[in-house]
Amino acid sequence: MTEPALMASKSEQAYSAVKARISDGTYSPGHRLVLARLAHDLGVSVVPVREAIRRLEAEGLVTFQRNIGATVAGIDPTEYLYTMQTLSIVEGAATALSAPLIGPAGLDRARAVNSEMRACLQDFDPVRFTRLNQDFHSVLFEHCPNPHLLDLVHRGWTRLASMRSSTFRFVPGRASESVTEHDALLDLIGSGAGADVIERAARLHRSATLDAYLARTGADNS
Amino acid sequence: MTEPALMASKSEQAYSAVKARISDGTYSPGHRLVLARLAHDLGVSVVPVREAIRRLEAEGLVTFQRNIGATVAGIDPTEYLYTMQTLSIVEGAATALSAPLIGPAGLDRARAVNSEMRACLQDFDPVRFTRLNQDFHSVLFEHCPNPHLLDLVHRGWTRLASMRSSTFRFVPGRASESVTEHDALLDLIGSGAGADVIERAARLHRSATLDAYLARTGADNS
DNA sequence: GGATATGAAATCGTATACGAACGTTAGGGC
DNA sequence: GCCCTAACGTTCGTATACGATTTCATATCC
Repeated sequence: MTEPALMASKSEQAYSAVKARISDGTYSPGHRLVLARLAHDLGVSVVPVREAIRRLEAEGLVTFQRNIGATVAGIDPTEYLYTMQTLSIVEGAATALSAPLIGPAGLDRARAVNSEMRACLQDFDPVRFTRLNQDFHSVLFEHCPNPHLLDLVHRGWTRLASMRSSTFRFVPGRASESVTEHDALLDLIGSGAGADVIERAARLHRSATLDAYLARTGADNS
Repeated sequence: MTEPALMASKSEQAYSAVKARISDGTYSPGHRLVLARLAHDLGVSVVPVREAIRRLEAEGLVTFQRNIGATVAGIDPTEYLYTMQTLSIVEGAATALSAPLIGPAGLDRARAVNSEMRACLQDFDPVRFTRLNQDFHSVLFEHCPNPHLLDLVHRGWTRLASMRSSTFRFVPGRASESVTEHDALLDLIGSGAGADVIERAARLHRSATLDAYLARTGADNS
């Protein structure tokens, strides 16, 4: 049996390729995405490319205007803030739902990942830190009973990642805060706290980074 | 200037048409959506139809399998429950964010709409009731500062509507509860309660209907 | 000189066509 | 009788082609 990954449709290829190029900054915000050019570059025709672009539009990674074309979505700071706020809400709820189902083994794994993250801080390895951060949330939400909610979390993540890659850098102070908050959250979950308390704590974590962001942009403007 | 509605692209037409037919029950869950047939029925070619179907897939209204085709998404009761739960979370947060910005005028308008809903209950007019319910939330979320969050609310709404239309009927008891809860929520907002209290209240409203749903399906099975 | 009309170039939107993948059914072998 | 295989029909996936729309540069008029 051939692997389904190799059998990916042209549309899927185009989607992944363009998404990757947006995420890694090859296509920076405002970059014009011309269907014919993309089709030529990717070695496919315009139809699958168009489908890919529309999907990316639905995810908020590109803006699309009828008869005009598509551009990589700009990073409106306000928009960024709203996305973070939304993510904090959804992630907080997902955490609260997942908490009672994690179990001691999962808790230990999450702690282990967080320890690695702490180590990354000293080695100053932002790429690895980001991947571990994703792993952490994977473990946390592994048993989340609500797949629909989880889907919203993932969408928020990819959107935020696409916004952050090009303009916002890795901020050691904020990352360090994250690790500390993660530990506190895990302790809270281990203590068998109620859903409300856990959700509040999970949200506060995100709010702290949001406040940090506001403080930073405020400092930039002064 | 011609109205943009008349200038809608074929793709948009197809999207609206299929969505409407799913919502009103013309295409019931499990119905096979054949691209060529739809294209013929709608008087367009398959390319825009395909795009419309993929958009509907992204919204969860249809399921799509590669090289197999699309079908109207089934109404897995569990899925329905998860969607409601997610909606309760998102709607609760949106309510909390909107509450401080509604103002006395908006509050009065919301109360007026809710009164109409109460009247509808006596006249037994489910269609009008549903529309007024949408109006109520429109007023409530009119000044919601987070458009991204609001988008999630709307997506949840349409998804729920598509699931409900075909199988779940209008339940007077639940509708009556809604109206009462709406009034309580508006009083709470008017009293200047904190965001946490309001969010909790808004969520409880949805939870009540969720419980009602569970009780009803439980009764059906016995 | 500035504003407006006009043309060409670029790009999108969609129809059509054909190849590929999947499900099904008929036929033959065990 | 059952299973395996092969041919068929159906439907999707994508390339290509062409019409529609927008944009930009140029020329013209006031």
